[in-house]
Amino acid sequence: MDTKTGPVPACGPFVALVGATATGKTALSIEIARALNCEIVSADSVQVYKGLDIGSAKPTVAERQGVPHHMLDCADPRESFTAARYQDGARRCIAGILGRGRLPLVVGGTGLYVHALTYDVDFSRVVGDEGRRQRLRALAEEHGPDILYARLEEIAPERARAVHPHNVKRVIRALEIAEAGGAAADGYDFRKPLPGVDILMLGLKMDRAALYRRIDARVDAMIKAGLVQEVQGLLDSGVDSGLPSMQGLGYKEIANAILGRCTLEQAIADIKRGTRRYAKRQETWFKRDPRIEWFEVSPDGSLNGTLSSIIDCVSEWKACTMNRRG
RNA sequence: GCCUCGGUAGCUCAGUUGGUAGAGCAAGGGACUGAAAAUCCCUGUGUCGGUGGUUCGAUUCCACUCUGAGGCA
Repeated sequence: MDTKTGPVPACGPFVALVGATATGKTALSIEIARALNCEIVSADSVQVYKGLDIGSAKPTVAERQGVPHHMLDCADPRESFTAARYQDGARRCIAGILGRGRLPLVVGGTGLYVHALTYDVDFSRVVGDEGRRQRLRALAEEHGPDILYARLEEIAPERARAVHPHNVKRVIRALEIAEAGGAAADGYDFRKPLPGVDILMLGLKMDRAALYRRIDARVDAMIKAGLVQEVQGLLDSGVDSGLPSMQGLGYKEIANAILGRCTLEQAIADIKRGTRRYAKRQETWFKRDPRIEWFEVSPDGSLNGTLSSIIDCVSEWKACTMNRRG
């Protein structure tokens, strides 16, 4: 579905708001959108799935307050979404928003998705082949992961050095690219700037201890809001617990409890721990991106001060960008 | 009041026949090309309850002391 008309070219300008989970991106983004006439493009690998609402902290229609949101509910949880599909869909959304004369505001914590929009990444060079992946995975399960890595070392030694032998998913993808031939693997630059696209990147950060308290409280709130029923409903409607959509935080753990693999209490503790670790990984991902301008959110999560300084920042950038273009 | 067993990393505990200590979990750091809320890699953070004593050297032995649990009165 994403290659029929060729890759969608990137365009801009747009603003991206990133940061770890539970820092308040969603609430803040809606305020910014209202103040600056934006439409929001979500960059979240779980919110793309229909029916994964509570656990993904997807903004409700009421919370969206009339601000158009894109890249939510665009996949069935029975199918597997990909970064390439995200890039394609989100680029179309950005083009559409600009066409309407409004400012696109990309909001989300999925680093790879943000990356796919803000750098010149071309996933289309080597299309993933599910059948071959399954064969390779089976090989790794039978003979151990080293057998795949040995093959990668043989045909693409420079790529092999960049991937850990035990990281089977990465080794398989690297093999896929390497086996597709030289052209696909050559000139690979994961951080190539997008020529001619102005992007303003804003990051939210919060004191670690405060963030962890917020995460714990949010998980409890999700349970109260009916996360267990949501997961039960997904399972009842034929969504297998092994699917990619069900590997999201909150979904795999609650499914485990429902399937009798652990107690609900244990599942809740696992979600909290998993989400804390996830937040840490997100910080690691975004920390190294020098383009991001960081804003500190107060430990109580109140956004007032942050909102006005961000709006100032965006307005200034807008004026600057228009000058340069006009 | 007496007896017994404990007090070592954030938690649960191991250990040193005397040479200042290590597991699990939690945590911290990092990587990142079509699964990315996924996947993977690295790391022990410590007044060994306190004060004295013996000793070249004490977390380890001794005394006292504080503290927790249990038992006997």
